[in-house]
Amino acid sequence: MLELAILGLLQETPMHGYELRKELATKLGTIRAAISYGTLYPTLKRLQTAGWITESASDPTMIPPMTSKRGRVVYKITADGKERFADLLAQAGPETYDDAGFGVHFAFFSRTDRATRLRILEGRRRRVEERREGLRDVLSRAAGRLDAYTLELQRHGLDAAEREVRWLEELITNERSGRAPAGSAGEIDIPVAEPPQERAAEDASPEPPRPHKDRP
Amino acid sequence: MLELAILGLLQETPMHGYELRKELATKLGTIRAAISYGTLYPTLKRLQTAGWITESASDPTMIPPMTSKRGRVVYKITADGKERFADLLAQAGPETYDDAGFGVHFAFFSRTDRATRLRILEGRRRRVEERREGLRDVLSRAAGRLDAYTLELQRHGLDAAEREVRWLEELITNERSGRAPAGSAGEIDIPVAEPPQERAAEDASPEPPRPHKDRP
DNA sequence: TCCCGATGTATCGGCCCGATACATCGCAAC
DNA sequence: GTTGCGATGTATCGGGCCGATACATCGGGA
Repeated sequence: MLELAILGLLQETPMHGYELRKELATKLGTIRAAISYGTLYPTLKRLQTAGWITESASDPTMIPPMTSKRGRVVYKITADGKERFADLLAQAGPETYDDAGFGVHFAFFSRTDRATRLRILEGRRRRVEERREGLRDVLSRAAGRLDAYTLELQRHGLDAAEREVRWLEELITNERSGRAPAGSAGEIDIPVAEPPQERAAEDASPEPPRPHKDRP
Repeated sequence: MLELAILGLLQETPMHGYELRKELATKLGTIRAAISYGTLYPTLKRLQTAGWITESASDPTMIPPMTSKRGRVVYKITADGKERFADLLAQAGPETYDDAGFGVHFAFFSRTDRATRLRILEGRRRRVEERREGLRDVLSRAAGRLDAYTLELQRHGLDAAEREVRWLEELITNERSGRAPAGSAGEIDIPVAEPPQERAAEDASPEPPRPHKDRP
């Protein structure tokens, strides 16, 4: 899963490890707080060995607001890496539907075609529904066997599952009907001009969504 | 974390691996769907080596509705194991406040003294609050840099974090004020007589709570 | 000047997972 | 009556990811 995330970020711009970790943290803030270096560096090595990314020492010319010129290593995605990224994005296995896997895939939905988005959304929904049913069963059938705290934990979990199913339902509806705006409450609707000119119409990058957000 | 859960379940009654896995799944259904055997058996071996549990071949006399008489191995907690369990329950490190750690601790709150419960609840609240603040920052400051899907993911995460903080707040309030009933909606209030007579007043086992459950 | 915090790269032991391989039992279909 | 399948049951292996740790450089404030 981390492989997909790294490839996705490096597709936007080359980076060194430290930067990558930060971007990962903000992009996947909901999924995992911050990726460990004990994970990041071995993974980078692995990707390099596989030929998906290349390593290049930082030359004098340094665009970002970075300092120093020591042993910084900048990673860059290769053509094979882009292919690999596209493959990983499109193919959805069982691990695509657990919390972490779904989160990473979702974070790159703007680079995913609509059919795949729907497939993943529906797979995730099924997964969460199963979990929800399991919790309902426990709460109705096994309630007497469990102490009050354990029951409260299940209730909270059930609530979260129900909520996520509703969220997914809306996202699916929006995907099917071409998309829907209704930004968060009375907030702005992205009036600023987006700077991106990195990737134009390379592969599959449809339109942005905008589910909803009830309650002010 | 798994160590704590196993010790906790074996404290109630001896079990074999398969059973343990099932109980784990229902008790911690919110946290992890089902523990892998690739985790369970090595962990059991580890606990055995440490002396917290002992292994005993299943004799002819088999109380549960189980069948067969093959190589089933029943695990039983030792006196040292009970001590270890009490230690793990009381001491709260940083890993106590992440999703998995908190869930396991919470599931055994009925065996935890009130001071520790409050400490853990407050530690978890702080943790989730930090996460919430991080997400708010991203959503206000870095909104323009992120695509619509990533933003939606953050919004959903923020919503979940806010909700959990409110939940924790209520639990904390209830703990402080001696406890509060108000069971889930119009449901029963445990009219059946509880069967437990395993552990009487051994260590710290206060009263049960009963937070709330708004909206139906 | 001296040290401290941010930046930056890297390894190690350990937990946990999914895949896989076996073996036994009860039962239903053929 | 046997064949085969699904539930029960124990166990290992490779690999991903984590936290702790170590080390090095740089800018700036005490």
